[in-house]
Formats: sequence, C-alpha cells, structure tokens
Amino acid sequence: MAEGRTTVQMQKIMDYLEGTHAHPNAETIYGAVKKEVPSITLATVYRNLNKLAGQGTILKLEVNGEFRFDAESGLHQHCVCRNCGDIFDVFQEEISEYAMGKIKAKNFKPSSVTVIFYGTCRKCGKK
Amino acid sequence: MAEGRTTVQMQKIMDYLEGTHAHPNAETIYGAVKKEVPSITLATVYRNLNKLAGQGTILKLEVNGEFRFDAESGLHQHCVCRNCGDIFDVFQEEISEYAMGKIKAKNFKPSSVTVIFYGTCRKCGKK
DNA sequence: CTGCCTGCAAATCTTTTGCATCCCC
DNA sequence: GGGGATGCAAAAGATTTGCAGGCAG
Repeated sequence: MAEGRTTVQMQKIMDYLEGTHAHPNAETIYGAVKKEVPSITLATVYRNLNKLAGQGTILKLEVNGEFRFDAESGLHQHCVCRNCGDIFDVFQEEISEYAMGKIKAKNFKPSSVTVIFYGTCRKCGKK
Repeated sequence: MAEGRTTVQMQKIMDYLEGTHAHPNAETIYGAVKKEVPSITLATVYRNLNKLAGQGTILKLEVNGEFRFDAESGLHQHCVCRNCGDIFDVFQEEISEYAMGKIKAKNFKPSSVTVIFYGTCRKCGKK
C-alpha cells in the first residue's frame, strides 16, 4: 500500500480515514489518532497525510481555507455545504467522465478532474 | 457594480483583475495595485477581494494552499498545472451544465459547480 | 547498523481583526 | 456628521521545517 516504512502512526491514520466519510482536516485526524497513539504530534500527522496524498493513496481536498482528507480515492465527486461546511461524497462517474471527455484546452494536457458542488445540505436547508 | 462605497483602492483592484487572466493571489494583486496606490495595504486588498467575492463580482478559487482571484465571473472551468501551478480558464458551459443536470444527491441541494482539471501545461510539458 | 520516521519547538505563510483615523455621501 | 473604508500592527490559523533521538528493516 504505502511505500517507505510501516509505522504505527501511519497505520492508525489510515485506519481512521478508512472508517469515516467526514473528510476530516489534519487537526481532527490528529485528535482521533492521539487517543490510540498519545505520543503522536500534529507534525507527524501532516507528514503522513502529505506522503499518502502524494502517493495517491488518499485524496487531499481544499475547502474553506484548509485541507481535508479522504481515504476514498476512487473516481467520485463532492458536495460542500455553504452553510456548515460539511462535505459529502457523490459517486457518479459519468459526471467526471463527461468532463474529461469534453474538455479541449490548447496548451494543457488534463490528467484528472475535480468536481465540487456547492449548495445546502439537508440539515441546514430545514433550519 | 459593487455595493457600498466607491474607493480608489477597490477600483484599482478591479481594474487589475479585469486586465489579467493569471488568477493572481492577494499578494500579487497587492504588489500590482501598490504601484498606483502606494498607501494601500494587504489588509485592504483582502477586505476588498472578500467583499467582491461575496457579492459574486469576482471568483475566489482555492488552489495550492492559497486563494486565487478571477474577474471572470461567468460560468467557466479551470485548468491547473500540477507542475508550475498556473491556472487557465476554459469556457465550455456544457461541462458545468451537464454536471448540474446529472447530480442527484439526497440530503443536498446543489446551487453551483466548480470544475477543475489538473494536468500539465504546454510550457511544463515540453521541458 | 543505517536511514527513515518521530516528537518537539520554532518558523513560515496566508488571511483576519482591532482600533483610531479618514473621507465619501 | 455619520458610517463605511483604510492603514497599521498584532493576532490567529494552518502547515512546514530543523534537529536530535528512536526504531524498522
């Protein structure tokens, strides 16, 4: 899975990410993993997240001024609530595929697409 | 165009943004506008950019850990070079329209889409 | 053993905010 | 004149980095 050395820290970070769909930020991941590996630091969390993202093992999103991480690395899209900031996954490959198939930009060779829908989630919509 | 008071600062910021397609960040805009309004500060640049983005007059993008701004507020898509970070506009409404038409997410009411293609720009591709 | 990884602390960078002053309407 | 906008400085966040010691292979 991951290149380089196998460490408890990275293992626990992956475990946590694979068990959530909340697209947590580094701070949240840190808080969760710290319960199992009390000695871990935020710096280590960042280093591991960046390594994993660099390998393509996890996704690194950029929303509301911070990075969010997602263990779901397959082709999918995201919905971001403008009110509470929550992020939801959407699995409709055809959307990304259509975009990749249609795009024609001279002077640019696309290799992947990111599709993010902004709107209101149910919880916020009914307030 | 913009609500609120008319100030030279905001005017120059808009002028600069309308004259470029480079999707500059706040620092770059600051450097450019400072040549015409030497007294301006980065804080004012940020305040104006955020106001303009809030009104929908300009676009606020999030790329490579920083915000980038775009005076082109119409429906369009972006291409980001993974190598040099440059951003290019693409005008293919059908891509965004297709996405908005297809997406079905329960518990979420989408109101807009952001489509970003990642890849390699010509300049970096031929290195 | 040897080098990668960690913990800790400090440094960076970007963006925001409090406050007094200024100036547009 | 009154309130929004600015300039300045400091604060606040988020992420990165230098370094010395620790542990996996």
